[in-house]
Amino acid sequence: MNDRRTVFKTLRDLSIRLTPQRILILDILRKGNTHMGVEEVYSKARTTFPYIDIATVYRTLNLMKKIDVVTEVAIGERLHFELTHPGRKHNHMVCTCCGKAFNLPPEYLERFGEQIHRDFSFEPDVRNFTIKGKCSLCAEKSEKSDSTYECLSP
Amino acid sequence: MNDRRTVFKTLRDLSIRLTPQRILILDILRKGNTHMGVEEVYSKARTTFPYIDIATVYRTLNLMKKIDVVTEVAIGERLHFELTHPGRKHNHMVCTCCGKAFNLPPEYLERFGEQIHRDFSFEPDVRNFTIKGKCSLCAEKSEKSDSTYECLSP
DNA sequence: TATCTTTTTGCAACTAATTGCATATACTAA
DNA sequence: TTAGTATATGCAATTAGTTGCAAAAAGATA
Repeated sequence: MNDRRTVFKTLRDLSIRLTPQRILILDILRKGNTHMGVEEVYSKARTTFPYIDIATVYRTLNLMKKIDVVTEVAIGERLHFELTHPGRKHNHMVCTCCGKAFNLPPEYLERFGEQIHRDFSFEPDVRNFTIKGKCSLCAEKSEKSDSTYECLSP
Repeated sequence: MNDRRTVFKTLRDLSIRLTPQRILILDILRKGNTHMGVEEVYSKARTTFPYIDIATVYRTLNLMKKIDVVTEVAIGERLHFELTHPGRKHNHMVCTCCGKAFNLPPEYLERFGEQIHRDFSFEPDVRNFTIKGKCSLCAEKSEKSDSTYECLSP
């Protein structure tokens, strides 16, 4: 689980201080219930904490990412974050055309990572891996020259 | 091959203009013979073309990446590029501790990409994928608490 | 509770990379 | 070879994200 209590304990165990800013940011992600853009987190945070700085938001999110409390998702060159749910870990596939993100079960990258480790003794960190590509709908549209096809990166 | 002539033909076929700046940047990458940082390309370019702008360097490299003439390698948050050699394609594994880049035979990510495509109809673009992680030397050092162990991202 | 130490914050300055725009130039066709 | 047009360049401004630093605050200890 990733409820408040568990996360607080994780932070305390690592001597990471529980500041109101950090608690707020984590609560926002928890409520959001899916990946959120940094700007979105920032503006939501300011409604309850007007003097919070964007630097604090970035620092908090990067810190939480390092200790695996949040997961980063790169959507169209902009960073997004979501709470890491230990039992429901997954990676993301992001369509470079429509920008949509799809969940990828963790086994795919785990297996890949194990191969790399076995063959090269290189230890990949696949936790925050985001796979870029084209989703099935956009691929289909572009093949059929569907008039509703529009690509963010043409 | 990726000699001047072949690349020029590729560009002409795509109606991409052969400007002295573009030719120079590609020649620098060809001479470099491995991945180079943008700043390195820029400063080398300026010795023969003093008025070239860094924006032109970025624009050229991104354009060449899009048409697969160069490959991007993300080394420690800074972008590096190298000429794509059609017969010797590979991905990169970059150590987040020592910053070194290692070549990865293309089969690994190709296989991974095929699985994704088969199971989700998502078409990943793995050409410019860079795998972050810890190389065997750094992993060994950190386990043994070797005094020469230093990590760029501790 | 009061005091102390260490971490964190807000602010401002900075960095790598991108973009808008007017001018310059590569290519096309006559 | 020249004129015409679409594209590319240089410059300046902008953006997303990071960092240094003094002041503020969290947590430990007495």
